Amino acid sequence: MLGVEQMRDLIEEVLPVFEIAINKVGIEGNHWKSMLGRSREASQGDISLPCFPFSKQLRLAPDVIAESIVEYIDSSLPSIGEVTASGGYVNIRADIEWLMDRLLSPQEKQSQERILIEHTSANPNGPFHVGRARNAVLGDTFVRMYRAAGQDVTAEYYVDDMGKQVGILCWALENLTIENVESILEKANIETELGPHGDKADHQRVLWYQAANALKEKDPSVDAGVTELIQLSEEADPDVLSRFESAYQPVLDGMLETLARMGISFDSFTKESRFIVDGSVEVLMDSLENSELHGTAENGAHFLELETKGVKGKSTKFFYRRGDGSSLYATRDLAYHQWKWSQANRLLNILGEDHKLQSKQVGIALEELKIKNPDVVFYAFTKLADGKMSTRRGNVVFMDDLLDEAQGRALAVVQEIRSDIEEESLAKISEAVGVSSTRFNIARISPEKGITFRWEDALSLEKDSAPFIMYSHARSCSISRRAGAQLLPTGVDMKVLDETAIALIRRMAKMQDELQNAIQLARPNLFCDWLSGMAGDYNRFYRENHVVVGDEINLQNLLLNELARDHLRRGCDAVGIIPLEEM
RNA sequence: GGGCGAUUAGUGUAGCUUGGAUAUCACCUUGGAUUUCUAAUCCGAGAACACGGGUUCGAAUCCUGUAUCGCCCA
Repeated sequence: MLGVEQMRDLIEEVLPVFEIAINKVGIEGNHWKSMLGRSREASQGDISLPCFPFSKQLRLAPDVIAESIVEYIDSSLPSIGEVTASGGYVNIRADIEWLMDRLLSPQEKQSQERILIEHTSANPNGPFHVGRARNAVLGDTFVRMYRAAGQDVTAEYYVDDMGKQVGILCWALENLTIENVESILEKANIETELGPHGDKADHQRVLWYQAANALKEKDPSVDAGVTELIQLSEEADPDVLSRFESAYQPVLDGMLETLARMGISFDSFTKESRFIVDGSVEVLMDSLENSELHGTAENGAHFLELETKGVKGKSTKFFYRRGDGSSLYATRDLAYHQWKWSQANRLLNILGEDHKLQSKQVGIALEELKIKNPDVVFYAFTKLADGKMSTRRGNVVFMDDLLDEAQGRALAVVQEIRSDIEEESLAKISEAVGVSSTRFNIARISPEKGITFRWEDALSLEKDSAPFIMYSHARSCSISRRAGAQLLPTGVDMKVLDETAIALIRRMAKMQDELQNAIQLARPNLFCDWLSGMAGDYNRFYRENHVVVGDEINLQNLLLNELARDHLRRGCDAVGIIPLEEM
């Protein structure tokens, strides 16, 4: 059950009627068609047409024009509820019965696109931390929103299984004892005490990674050892790649466990080394030499000169092949994109803003190779109040600990409200509330805005957050249980609908429009807004309209309750909030 | 030094692509309702578009300059 974009359809239905009225009034051209859109002022109508631009042509005041357009509009269309003129606008309200009909008979939408969304793709060098969470939450929210819109989505994780981070980790595990690690980290002033998740490999092994980084500063032999490993990995040396894998795989598994706790999972994993092994990187490097942008540096390295392509600054060269003939990270990224296009007909990458330049360079190189560019969503960093997070320096908040804390705080709240409830459901509810709140607090912020991590904000259970929505959903479930199985009516009686019911119907009708809008603008926060508003509208409806009155069941209210329950549940699914049926 | 992005009540935020009505939702301060089918509720009041210039009948929204913050390049 997916539903349709009702407001978009309403505009389409109404367009011909407007055309007639507009002609009669004497307005020329078609410009007005693009101005007919969703009302900014929801209290006035669902869609509206501003008449200010016509006043010059017609030499009349906008409100006069609006009024005469309204005169000529044939409001007998079933979709039109009300047409009014106000303050120079023509406002149309959708007909409630029309909206209800469509809510009750949603049409399946066929998915035409296969979209591959690559997100998170964090280096497997330590536990998943809060700085990386934004990528995962945004990425997974996109995955969920596209699925809610009926599309065929693959969630993809690019595993950086070679190169520096993994090289250091591998070197450390092969060359340092636990005593080495502890003494190095103590001197470097990095915490060595393992927390409650100390049994996980990601938490254990990150100490080795940090120790090797600290040691590297003083001991040049570390660099030599690591560099040798990296070089071999870039030649796709099977022995080294397999040692690397032994080093990082348990760490990656630990990270994925954390992500799974947040409701985030992946459909496919692709290793960077794959593109060296299969030779595709080599082929790409050869064909880049035919590019007009191609150049060779003194040391024999190959690059593309991007100055003419709008890359500014001191370094306009995009190096894709070293002097010794080997490839670079970015080169493998090109091969990766080529491969991704074989898996889907749309690509979406979720990247931190620090990757903007790199992404642009890769984009130009892809163009040179006649490979389409992916769509990219950039997000600003999450930083700690005292600076950027860094796994290397040990300046991090681990996601495992944040989720524990979130669960703990949720538990305190739930215990206070529900003293009647048994331990087991208490734990389940608080975990769901903790995870949902953490996600929602990230998803509801516009991606390009920087976030400063503060415990109070991250764990806020205030009204403008997930629990408010979850509780609304649980409430609708409770009422549904109370009412029991009933034969629901197939429509509503307008005469007994109050304002809160009408607002609720309007809100539900806009779900798919809001979802599409959020997807198209790449702003999940817009859909989060709709969902918060939906919960609020449901609560107002609930206060005014009882379903169970004594022994009687009000079937119309039950129908609306059931619709609201369904919309809340689907909305929650689409943003990664867990829709509990009881809390 | 150059490039990109951000700046909205005491706080956190929405709206900005496509200029238009009373600038969103909360926290907060404050007044009230109801105690139900789950009160993690509902209704009301208070307070904001960084600063300057431009385009326009009309600018939070577009252009431009300045300041501050973040990211990147060197």
